[in-house]
Amino acid sequence: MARKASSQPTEVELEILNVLWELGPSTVNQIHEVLKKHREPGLSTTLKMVQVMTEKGLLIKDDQQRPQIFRPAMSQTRAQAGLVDDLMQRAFGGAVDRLVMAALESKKVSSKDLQQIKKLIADFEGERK
Amino acid sequence: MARKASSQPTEVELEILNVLWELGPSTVNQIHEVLKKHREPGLSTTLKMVQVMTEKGLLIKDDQQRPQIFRPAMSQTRAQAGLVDDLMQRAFGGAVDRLVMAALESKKVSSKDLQQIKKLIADFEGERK
DNA sequence: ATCTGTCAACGAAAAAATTCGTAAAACTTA
DNA sequence: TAAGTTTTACGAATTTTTTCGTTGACAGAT
Repeated sequence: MARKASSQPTEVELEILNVLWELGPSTVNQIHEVLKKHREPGLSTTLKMVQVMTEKGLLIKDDQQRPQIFRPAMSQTRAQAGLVDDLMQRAFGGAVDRLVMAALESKKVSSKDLQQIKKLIADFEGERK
Repeated sequence: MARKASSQPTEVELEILNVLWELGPSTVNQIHEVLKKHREPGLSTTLKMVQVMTEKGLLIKDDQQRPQIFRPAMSQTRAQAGLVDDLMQRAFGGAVDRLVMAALESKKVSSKDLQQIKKLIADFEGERK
């Protein structure tokens, strides 16, 4: 029954995690309604994904409730950290600074974003002390 | 013959791209030798991946040479930018600052890295003007 | 209790990514 | 040129991810 937990969530899995982080614990139907905004999966497809993710340990099922309620097994922050770290290893040989540089190169970075990032770094350095 | 170019390189594809960015244009054998350091794929597996990547347009084949020489169709910088941007969209709703924050949270970030990143940002702001 | 619509489980098909076996083709060299 | 080695092509098997159809369980209304 238990399925191998892959190191990182797949494309669709991440989509579902995003929904749950946004909505909080939800039913399959609630998840499905959100997914339909961008794609048109069958309800049984959404259900199956949720079941698979539960087997993998990505989601936790509350079977007391009816309909069943699902919630992410890990926090958004922790999952995001894992994803970034994974990409850092696979595409940047583990070099944080090069990853950050690539992020900054993105056309969509505004001056405001830069200010915000500088502030984050300052705060971050503060915490370190 | 032409195959659909996926938006981002897959796991193994990225591994091969990394080898080529490192070595420069190479034969299948040269690629294979490097891959063997971390895994033990058959030669035909490596060859097949290279062929598929060529069909997808990820690699360019020089058929004049024998053995054939392969090189990446896009620069490392450009590919990295694509990967980061993709992750930014899928996991951070497009917010650069939150992605950078997640990168900084990584346990492996040293004070030296932080200095380096601040410098990058400063340089980056300079170029903007 | 029966009907009706929602919810859940299940198996399986389809699609995508990765792996490999085999044999033909090209090259080496004896 | 013939034997031996490397390179290439090809088809197919495997694995993982995503999708779906079908059936049975359940809850509320009649």
